[in-house]
Amino acid sequence: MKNYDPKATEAKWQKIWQETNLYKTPENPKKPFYNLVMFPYPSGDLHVGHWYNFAPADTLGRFARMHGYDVLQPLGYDAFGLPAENAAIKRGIPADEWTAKNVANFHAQYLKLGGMYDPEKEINTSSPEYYRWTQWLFLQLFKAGKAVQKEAYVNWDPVDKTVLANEQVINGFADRSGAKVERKLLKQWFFTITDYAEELIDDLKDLDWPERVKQQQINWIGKSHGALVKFPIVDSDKSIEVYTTRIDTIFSGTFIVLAPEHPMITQLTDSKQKKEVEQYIEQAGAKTDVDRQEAKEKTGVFIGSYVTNPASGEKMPVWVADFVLGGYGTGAVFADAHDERDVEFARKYNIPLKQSIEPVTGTPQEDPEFRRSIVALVRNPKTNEVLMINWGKNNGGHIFIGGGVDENEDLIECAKREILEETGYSDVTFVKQTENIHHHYFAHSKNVARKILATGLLFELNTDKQQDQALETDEKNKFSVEWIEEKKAENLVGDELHQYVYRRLIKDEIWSGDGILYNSDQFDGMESSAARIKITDWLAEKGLAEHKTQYKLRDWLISRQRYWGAPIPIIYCDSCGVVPVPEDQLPVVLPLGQKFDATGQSPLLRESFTDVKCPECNADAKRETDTMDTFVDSSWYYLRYPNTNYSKGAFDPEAVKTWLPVDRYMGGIEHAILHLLYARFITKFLYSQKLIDFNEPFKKLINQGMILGPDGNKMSKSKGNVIDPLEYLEKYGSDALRLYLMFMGPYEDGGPWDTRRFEGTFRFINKVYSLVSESYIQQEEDTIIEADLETKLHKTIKKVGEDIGAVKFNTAIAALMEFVNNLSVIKQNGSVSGQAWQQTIVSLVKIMAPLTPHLAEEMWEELGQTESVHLQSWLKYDEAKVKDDVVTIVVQVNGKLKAEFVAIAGSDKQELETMARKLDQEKNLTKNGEILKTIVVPNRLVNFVVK
RNA sequence: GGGCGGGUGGUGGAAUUGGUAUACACGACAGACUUAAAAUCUGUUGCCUAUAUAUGGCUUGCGGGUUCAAGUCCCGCCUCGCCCACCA
Repeated sequence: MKNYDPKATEAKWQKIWQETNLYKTPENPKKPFYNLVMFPYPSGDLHVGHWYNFAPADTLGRFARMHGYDVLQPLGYDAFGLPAENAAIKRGIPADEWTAKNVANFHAQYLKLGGMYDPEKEINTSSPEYYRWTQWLFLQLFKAGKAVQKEAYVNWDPVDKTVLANEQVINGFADRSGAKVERKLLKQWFFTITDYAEELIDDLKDLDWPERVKQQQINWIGKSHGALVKFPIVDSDKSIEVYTTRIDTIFSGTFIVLAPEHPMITQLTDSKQKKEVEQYIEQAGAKTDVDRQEAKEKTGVFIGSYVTNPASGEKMPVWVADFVLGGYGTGAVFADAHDERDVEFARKYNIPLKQSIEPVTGTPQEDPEFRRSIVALVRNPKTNEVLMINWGKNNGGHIFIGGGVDENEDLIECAKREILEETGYSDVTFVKQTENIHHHYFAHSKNVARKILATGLLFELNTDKQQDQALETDEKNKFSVEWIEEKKAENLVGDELHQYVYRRLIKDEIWSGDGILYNSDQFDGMESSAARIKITDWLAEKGLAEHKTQYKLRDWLISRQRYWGAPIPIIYCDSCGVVPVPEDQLPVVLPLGQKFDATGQSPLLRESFTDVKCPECNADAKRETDTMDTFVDSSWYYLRYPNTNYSKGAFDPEAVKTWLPVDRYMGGIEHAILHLLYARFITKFLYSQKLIDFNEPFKKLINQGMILGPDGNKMSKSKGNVIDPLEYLEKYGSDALRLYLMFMGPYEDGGPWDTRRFEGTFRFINKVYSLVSESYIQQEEDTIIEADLETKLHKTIKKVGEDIGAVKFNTAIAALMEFVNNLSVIKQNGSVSGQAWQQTIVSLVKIMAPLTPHLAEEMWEELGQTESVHLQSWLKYDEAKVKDDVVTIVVQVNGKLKAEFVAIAGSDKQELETMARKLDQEKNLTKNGEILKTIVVPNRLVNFVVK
């Protein structure tokens, strides 16, 4: 048997492909297809995740190419960033040198992947030809007023000594260094991404992206509708503004809480409270967001002043507490008994609370799902009063109201039926005194219903059959419903009963959902969602409120107090102020070859960089010493690929018009928010400047899953479960690695690495190789097998093609394996003609070209072909040949499989039924039962319905 | 608390969108080749009852329902994973 030598073969073809420039991107594409992979940070060695990203993407690129597309499939390096700088500090190697070394290494390893690689289409964000245009982008934003300087509390990473964007803070820790983030007040540059919040949400709907990524972006932007409400300050003409989404609860608002950063605290603080308040604010100021979140108990201080509730007119004390966020809304909230946080705080400091929302709403008889949702029913045996508790998942956990039941005979019937069904009782005597059913009590969730039950007032209908049967034997419990605490409730009827249960319910619970208003003057009885509009309108007339849409999204802080990034092209002049560097003076060059001292201070702080002349007045001026967040670099790189040498602008407008937007973008889910949101923002900005003619950069997004260590955990050095792809590459080659990664499971899922399975995939490669390269000996030619082989080939072409197109590599490869297994048998028996064999093998190699490019090319050559297999077209299957001539028909009796027979494909129902009946007569499948009905599904089954 | 996605053999996973559940692969077992092992090849492999047979029974987290027919649709429950979260 001929052995396949992956190492030598792959090296051979990689060299040839390179020399013949096989993968050169066409200059004037007829059918352009932009196949983009998220460019990597060149960290040194490629890890498995890189392979999982690049290799399947390359398969898709090759597949598109075989379908006649002109494919742009570039590779670049997101080469600025902290690791290089940290290495420079730690090891005394200049960051640029370290980066260049890593890029070279990464590049060399990437070539071993054997992907479609075009050296022309390579970019490096740390090269002056690139960051020149990153700086240009900054200036465009600056000119448009979208790059602004603001003093703000920022997330300070004490380890990396830099500011981080909110997006880079994970649970209060820096995403890169892992350091606990501190708070610092600094003047920083921001991009006003919030100006695009609405568009960034709206335009998602037209994108072919995974739903969860869209949802994550929507959540991150965090749009909410609410109201801005003014609470007039007592003995002052000023007022405190509060943003709330729950203005329906305003009548129960009893106090106001301000964030420690709130600008009005100083002027509102009473002199008696001053010391305490100042102390508290200082304490809070030292705390980071993490400290705040981790605090087990809420803390706060009364500042000594009062405001008036604009709705109820009541006097409300003003507190300061750090559980209120300074950066969201107005940094002030009003508090009442309908918010868990407020209640917790109020209870701790003994602040009075009020309620104004009751958790009941809706009418059950209007709801078609009502009948399905009765769960408990109680009856007071003394008064025969019945109370029903109901919950259901319908309408996303809606609440149903009582009332109106007395008149509705049908509803009672419904309930009766339901109880019967629910319990399995055969002869329940239902309490028929319908006039005594006073209230349905509908809890909005099972938990709430349980809590009602837990009050001990009610008895739960047990759906466990065994228990019900036990109950049934007990004459006393015949109705299965009973008051448990009769004494407590026996004298209560009607509304009193209702309120009694309700009070028991909310004694320890906080109702934070929607409901019916009470204690709310003219709005009593109104439902929450309606009340929100009415109350806002009512207060708006008095100038005390307005409707307001609010976002959680903050402006993008792009300043970094680091060296290894694109310098912000700004000059500070004493007389001219903030002066942008003129575009023709770009790039602001980053000094290279810099060595750091132990303090890690940026070389950009040195005079040789900072001291410049003002471009406007030529006076002595200072450069901005901050660099840009590396996410700025990656927010526009896809625009540069089509023409990487373009020197007249950031991107070549003609080439961009040809290739963009990106047809398919592949990368990790970890970029669901950061990178993808920033790139969309920048695209929208450039679109608004009329520099490009599309407003979304990536039409289709595919997220690959994560490859885990063999133990099922995330790969990490500390766990010692890291798989080094180079090891496998050396031994088994790139094709095997690629094929395994694609075969292991659905691409979006990832999963644990399994070396044994990997070897199985390599076995397949060897099997195919010997199948193709070892000579075929025809023995007895069988025309039926030959025809069948043709059918199988066409089926395989169809299945593999469709599956690759749908990014279902695993099933595509399974189909291919199945086909190869068939071929093995045929070869062993030599049952088809030599010519038929040869044709099939040629097709097989083409099918495999996108999946195992080196192996396919090698076999292609061995088959005597002279032009690369990667220049061939994908095979067209013949729809007529995909269909089988004969099909297996299944015979079922009452849906159970009993027998099968073979029939000519396309036989009509009559024929199939006749054949099935004949089979029944022979084998008595129906056991002499009477056939009531026969269901025939052509080409599939015959089902006899018997007895 | 909010959002998203899962639960199918010993394992990774298939299943034409309601029509033969367990494709393909891994592993395991048996056999061939070998002094032996590895590699390779061949066969068996969902579970139960059984010496065996199959025209036997059961099976897609659990319990119901719709249907001639349910992994797939509906209702309820259990459970796992990921992401976000004092956002008022």
